[in-house]
Amino acid sequence: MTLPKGAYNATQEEPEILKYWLDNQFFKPEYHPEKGLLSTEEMKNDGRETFSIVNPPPNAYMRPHIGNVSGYAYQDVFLRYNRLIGKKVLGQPGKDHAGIQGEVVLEKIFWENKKKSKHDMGREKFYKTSYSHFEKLMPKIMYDEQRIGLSSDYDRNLFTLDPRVVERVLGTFVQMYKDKMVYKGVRIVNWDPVAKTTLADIDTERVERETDLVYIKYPYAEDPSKFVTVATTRAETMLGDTAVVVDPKDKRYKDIVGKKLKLPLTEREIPVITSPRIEQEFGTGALKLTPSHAYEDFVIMSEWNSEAEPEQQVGYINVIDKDAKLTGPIPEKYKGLETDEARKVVIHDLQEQGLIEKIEKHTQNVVIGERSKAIIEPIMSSQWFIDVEQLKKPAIEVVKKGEVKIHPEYMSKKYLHWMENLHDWPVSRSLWWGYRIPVWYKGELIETIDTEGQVKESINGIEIDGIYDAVEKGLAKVQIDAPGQEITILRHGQTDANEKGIISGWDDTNLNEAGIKYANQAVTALGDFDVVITSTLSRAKETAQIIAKDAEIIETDLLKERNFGLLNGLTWDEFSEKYPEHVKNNTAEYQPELPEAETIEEVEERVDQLIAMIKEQYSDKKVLLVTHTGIIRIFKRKLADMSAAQSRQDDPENLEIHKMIIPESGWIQDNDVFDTWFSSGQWTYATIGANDLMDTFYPTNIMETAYDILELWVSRMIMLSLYTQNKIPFTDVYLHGLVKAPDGQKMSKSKGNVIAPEEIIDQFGADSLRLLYVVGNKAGAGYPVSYEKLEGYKRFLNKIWNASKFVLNFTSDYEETDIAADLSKLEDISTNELDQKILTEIKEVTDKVQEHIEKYRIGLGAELLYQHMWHTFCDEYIEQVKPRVYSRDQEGNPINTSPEEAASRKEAQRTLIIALKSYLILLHPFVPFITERLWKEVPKSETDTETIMYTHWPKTK
RNA sequence: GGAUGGUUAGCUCAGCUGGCUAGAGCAUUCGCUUGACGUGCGAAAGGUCACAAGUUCGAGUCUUGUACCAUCCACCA
Repeated sequence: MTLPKGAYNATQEEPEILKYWLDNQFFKPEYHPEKGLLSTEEMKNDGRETFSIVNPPPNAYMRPHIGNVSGYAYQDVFLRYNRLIGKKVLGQPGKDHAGIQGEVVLEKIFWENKKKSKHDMGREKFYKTSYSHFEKLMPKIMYDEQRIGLSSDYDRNLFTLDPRVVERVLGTFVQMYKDKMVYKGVRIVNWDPVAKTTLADIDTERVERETDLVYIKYPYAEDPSKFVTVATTRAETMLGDTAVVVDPKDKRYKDIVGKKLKLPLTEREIPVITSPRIEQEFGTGALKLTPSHAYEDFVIMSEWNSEAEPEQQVGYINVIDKDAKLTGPIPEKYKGLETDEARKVVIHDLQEQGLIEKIEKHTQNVVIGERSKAIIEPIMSSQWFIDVEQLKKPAIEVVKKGEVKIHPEYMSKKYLHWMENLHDWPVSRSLWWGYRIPVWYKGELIETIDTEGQVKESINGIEIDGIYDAVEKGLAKVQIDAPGQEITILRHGQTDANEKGIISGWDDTNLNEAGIKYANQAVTALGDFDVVITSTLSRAKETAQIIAKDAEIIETDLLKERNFGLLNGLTWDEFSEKYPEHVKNNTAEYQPELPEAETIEEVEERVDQLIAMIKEQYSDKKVLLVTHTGIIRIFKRKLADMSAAQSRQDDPENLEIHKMIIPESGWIQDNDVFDTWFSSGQWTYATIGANDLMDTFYPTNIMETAYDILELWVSRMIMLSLYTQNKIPFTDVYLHGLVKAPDGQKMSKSKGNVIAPEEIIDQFGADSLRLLYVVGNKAGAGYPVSYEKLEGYKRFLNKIWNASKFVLNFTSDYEETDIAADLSKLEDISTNELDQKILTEIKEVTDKVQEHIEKYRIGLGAELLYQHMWHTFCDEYIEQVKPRVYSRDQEGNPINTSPEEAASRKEAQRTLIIALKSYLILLHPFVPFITERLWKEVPKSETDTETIMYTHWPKTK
């Protein structure tokens, strides 16, 4: 017994235990309790049942707050419990690029640090700088996950913009295109006429301003003496009106519904239609419908059209262009006027015709650009949509049939309601940070408004009608890679030098055994090529010869590497200084023969020549290049832009195989990126797939996340997994509530009431924090942070600690190993009545806790354990058992020495040990740190493992 | 306006398929305690489970309605 005296010190013990787990790779599914660490292949084939959870990826732009990490506590309960019942378990962690929020945060950072906007930086630079910024933050966020005890396999951690993930996400879009599920449709966007860009809602803000509410008379077409009066703050948009809308229940307008009105100042006639969205009380109860320049109007139009007969449908007419000037099918005198000016002119003209009934003052919220402060013009723009009809039906079915179960159950009502009302999904976003849409145009895609006020797209002056038309005309391609020729580049075979991170391009010796093996592996991994281009150096040449088989081999000096510092961007002198060992041992004798080192620019030029050569001579061939690391770097720099798919790296045998595209000139990629949920929705199979574990761990078991993204995220994962994999992504959804601030308020950065996990962990320990998340809380319900409760849980940990100390103190002379946590035959443990009583209760508790966890009532399971261990085991049993286990009385004389007493003492000791071990195991999913720490001290049976993580759940049958 | 929850002790919340003489933590009051633990132990006090009606042998638990609160979504022409 080596437990230190005094109280349990969580903050000191926990980091050491975490290190112990990580060092021993216990979090990997490859860890096997008897055989140790298996290879991935062996793990896939071993017989253990599987269990997997994909951790919802936290935003990678900031450290999580105490609420953000709460989910990991629940996920970890499931992970650890399933390990204890003998399954092989995968927790799949990841980090999210966070689309819009990410871009906003990055823009802010770059602006503060460098006074540069993203436009100053340019798209490519912005993307790359952002990427490295995120990469730097990710390990810190990962540590936050580990510190709370989340036992996921961090070696398999993935970033959402990891090329392997990107490839899968974009591939889904390409597949949808082939299945005719994507289309371009018009949609209202926030257009900032000053910044000349589309803004996401989050990039806008609202300001109050006083404006005129103008009441305009629209005469009846049949009888100009009668009219309908509409109220508007944007009089000039009347030129784009396509209907007047009233409440269907409004008696005032009963007679005019379905008839036509004459639209003043124009020659057009517009119908009167109805919508339940209209409020009779506002204005005159009649709304002028301008679907092209008001979001609500657009929605009303869509709803009306989805119900109405074809001849009754209403359209939209765009009358404002991207300079906020009037355009479209309107009288000449208004064309080109800016909106503010146009409003005055329009009101003036209407007044002259006697069509203004009155003008009232009205306070209105206008939307302005957050940065430019310009008034946002809602305009029509062509956006990408996904037809959800085919997606939603199976996703509704699986929940209705219970193939995917949602906990708490009532949340499935929310899910079904959302799904049944789901409309086509607009997936494009005008951002730079994210997955750029894999559509390529032969020239710039121009959006214009034609004389009818309709949005039109053209490429190179040729009008296109949607993506399928554009592809047919040869003006667009939908594919992951840029149009061009794919080439494969393989690093030539050598193994000795690169361990130091150094290339050995000048090393002109022949292939060694490892090199030959490497080349042979490459043969199988790569397949056949038409042409293999290699440098004249013998190693590369030899590798190429083995791989080439029947292919034509081209040797060229262009591929030779003559800049030794390329890898690290060093000059020869810097290189020699940095790697003296390498220069001395490996290259000294060859150095005199080497041509002078080149500058990087010179090498780049040779790479350019090489690319030109391939284009010219082998453009229709399958080309493989065998070359050196430094040259590969140059290729990457030249060919891999932000379309991550182009720098894909595929390493089946730890070979360095790079697939790159030599782009065909003239193709321009679509400017937009995907809605974050389009990629997040694929996170389950994108991650498991990128780690090549689909056969073993898919579908996953539990998706544990916050209830507020059930509709946004969970629904998309279900739809997209069914579509791409033909499988559900998970069988169960567990939704936890949101952690609120101590005062019951929602925690948010803007309120300044966020609490960092460290703040709590330093004070109370991660185990206490986990108990706060779990004990007595039910799925879906929020709860405030309570320092009183944290204090209580800290005391509970201390209780566990001290009870263990008692057991260990008075059982140190118990030497037998019949002390497995096996409650199946209690009479084998003890015949004593008290012992039987506590053991029976522990047995019942074991079954109950198990049932609670398996039925997703983990709050009840934790609470039961807390109560029972403390108030039954500690307060009652230990007090009662004391006289039986003491070996000396108050004066120090030996007691409990008679044969009966000794036997009873032994039974008591065995009971104490088995009871304690059972509690530790049951508690482990909830408080992993302290239970692991105590497990180290506890006497073991033959079946016990060194770590508590992989020991056996107490046997009760 | 739509959807979904909540309303149980002074506070924060549990209560799974109806059996409850309604629980926990914290707070309150009284007492005890020196060989696991004062981060302890024992006990007390505290609730017509929002309100109303219904189903049932039996309702905190099921049904309907009302009131208030919360969250999400949609919007303010």
